[in-house]
Amino acid sequence: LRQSREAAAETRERIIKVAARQFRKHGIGGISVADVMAKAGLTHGGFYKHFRSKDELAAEACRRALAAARDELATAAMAAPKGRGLEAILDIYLSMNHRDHPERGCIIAALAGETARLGPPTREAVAEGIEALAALIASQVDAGREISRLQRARGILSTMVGALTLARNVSDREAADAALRSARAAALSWR
Amino acid sequence: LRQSREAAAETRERIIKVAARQFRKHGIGGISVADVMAKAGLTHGGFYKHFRSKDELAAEACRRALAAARDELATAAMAAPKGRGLEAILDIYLSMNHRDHPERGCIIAALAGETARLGPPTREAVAEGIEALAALIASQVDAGREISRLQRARGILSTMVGALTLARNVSDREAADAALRSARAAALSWR
DNA sequence: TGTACATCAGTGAACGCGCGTTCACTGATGTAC
DNA sequence: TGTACATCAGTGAACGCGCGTTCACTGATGTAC
Repeated sequence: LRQSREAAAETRERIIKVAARQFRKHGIGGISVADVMAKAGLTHGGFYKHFRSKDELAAEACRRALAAARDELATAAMAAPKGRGLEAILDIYLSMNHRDHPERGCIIAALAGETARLGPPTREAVAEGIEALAALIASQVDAGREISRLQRARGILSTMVGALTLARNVSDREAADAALRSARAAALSWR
Repeated sequence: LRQSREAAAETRERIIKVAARQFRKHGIGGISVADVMAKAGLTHGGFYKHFRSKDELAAEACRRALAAARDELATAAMAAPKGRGLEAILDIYLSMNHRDHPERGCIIAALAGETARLGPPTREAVAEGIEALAALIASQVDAGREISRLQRARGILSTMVGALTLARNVSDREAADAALRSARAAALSWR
């Protein structure tokens, strides 16, 4: 049954949103096209009316997830008291909530190993997302030091992504919390 | 044809070694048991004479890869001039060579997203490897500051893992080099 | 030390299963007159 | 505004394929006497 153009566009959005979430939760290889479609309330056959391949969906989902992450962090940084933007970003990114819910979190920490092995469209989407995040952090970093703001921002972003990765891979909850706290202190000292 | 106990043990080692490499290169889900066995010069049927499942091999391969990484970095740190151990570690870990050859490098950066979703044996192997790496770094960090050596070591390890992850996910080679250099400076400043 | 038997590492065919993708079909939506 | 036709979003069966795992078999190795 044909849907209106508007309804079809909404469906496409819904598929991307579901995919972004499920990919982060199970890995791109860990969830099937049929599963994504079912979670979006559809049957699998219609998938190819919206995307040329699963890879194309992966690229789109990465793009979407990264833009959402940037927006969330940017909003938090704006809302923070002057000079406290980085704290606001770190409070969200290095939170236990973020560690425990990869499906709603940063796709770099959740899928970076996998995306590095995927095709150019996905890689480009991730690369652009990383640059955007680095730029956001650079805007929250003190000016006028010997090392450029963007360079320091890259170091901070590395620490953020790595800390979340480690926190999700240590079994001991204590050690995971420690990893997040240590990274927070490290990132702030580098501001 | 039955092999001698000694030969069989060597075969098992060879399978683990090949798997550790291929898993890092293609992801655990990205390479089949048959492919691993073929690369080890065997047919796939004999796999289950050595391992109960692919998951068991994954855990073993992670353990092996992490131990090798720790040994390599520890050796470099020992060989470095006094007080320069961390530089030696970072020179290896944050090198372009490491970025370009995940198959011979740190399994955390290559597979962390995936291992976080695997079963307890693999997770434990990774968790132990992380702790061992953190301990090694802690031994190369200045004593007697307000934040404990292990905490600082965790921050440094986060930065290392994150920087390698980012460097492998930005398309622009320039940006990748910058990520590694920035992380190096950040990690050293935190020593 | 020699012999008879049990063990088991390795082979290659086969298994069931889930995957990404294709296809014929349906019928509401969009368009041309 | 109404009508006839083309379009195409969504359905569900089917496709070929590769996967992890199992199995009957082989014959050299290990063991018991």
